[in-house]
Amino acid sequence: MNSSVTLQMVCKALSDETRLRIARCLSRSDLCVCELADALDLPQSTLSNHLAKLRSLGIVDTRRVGTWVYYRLAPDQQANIVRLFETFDHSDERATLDDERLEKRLSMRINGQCARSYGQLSPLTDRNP
Amino acid sequence: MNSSVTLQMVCKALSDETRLRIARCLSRSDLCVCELADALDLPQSTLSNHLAKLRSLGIVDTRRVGTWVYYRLAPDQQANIVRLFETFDHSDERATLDDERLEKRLSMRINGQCARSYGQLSPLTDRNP
DNA sequence: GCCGTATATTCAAATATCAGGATATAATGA
DNA sequence: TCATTATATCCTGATATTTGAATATACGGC
Repeated sequence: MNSSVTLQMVCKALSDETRLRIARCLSRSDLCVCELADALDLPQSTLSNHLAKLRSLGIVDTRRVGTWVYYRLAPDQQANIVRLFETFDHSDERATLDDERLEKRLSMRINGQCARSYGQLSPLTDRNP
Repeated sequence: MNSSVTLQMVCKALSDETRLRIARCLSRSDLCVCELADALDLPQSTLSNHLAKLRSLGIVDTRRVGTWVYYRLAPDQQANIVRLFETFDHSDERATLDDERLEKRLSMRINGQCARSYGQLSPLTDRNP
């Protein structure tokens, strides 16, 4: 039923503020690492390290699209984790900033895919598959 | 609505195995420190330290009865925390042992109160108020 | 093959946490 | 008051975690 993700694993995953912010963003949308890095305003390696831990705990999983790797809440945990956010307080100033940056970043998507470097390429070239 | 106990605080509280075991026992019954120490088979100072942290996070509160201090899940958090245990896996061999020791310990209560040292006193003297 | 970009991993220093013995405090009864 | 008992606090070595720069890897395009 719960795929061996224990309460302790969930709590350990979300006891770190950065990972809690990650999970909160992922509860809104699947995201690639660079989108998360922009949303949380943290270095890529910091994000990648935390995402690796979340993945090893079974909280998130990934799908690769070209060079991008999209993270999402693991399907069998998503409902429970979303309910956590609904049950307990989690909104604060930092979360509001995360939301704003995330929304701005998501608005840069093209065809629903991350296109961070789009503006650096020759115009009208869609780098997404 | 949630009395300022944030999701991060709950997760931090329960990310430690000992505190998770404490919360699990408290979800069954209010308990004094010596009962918890017996149930979890840990030194009293270890319990007291973790209980202090749980209390500072607003997860538990206390009531004093003579020299005993009873801990319980904070009333405004109890339902949510119980639901956590229902939502996520938390039972393992250690939890089973905790249950057994806790039940044995609770059976030693007198008038519903802890009476650990009862057997060491002169017979038929009820030390509880 | 090479280059550029997104992501992962490695590593070290800083920091946080935990365990539990020793000790202090609080309450009760005599 | 003193003795006893339950609990709280203090302390420190051990351990775990976090951070982020440096580096490595994976992928696509050429």
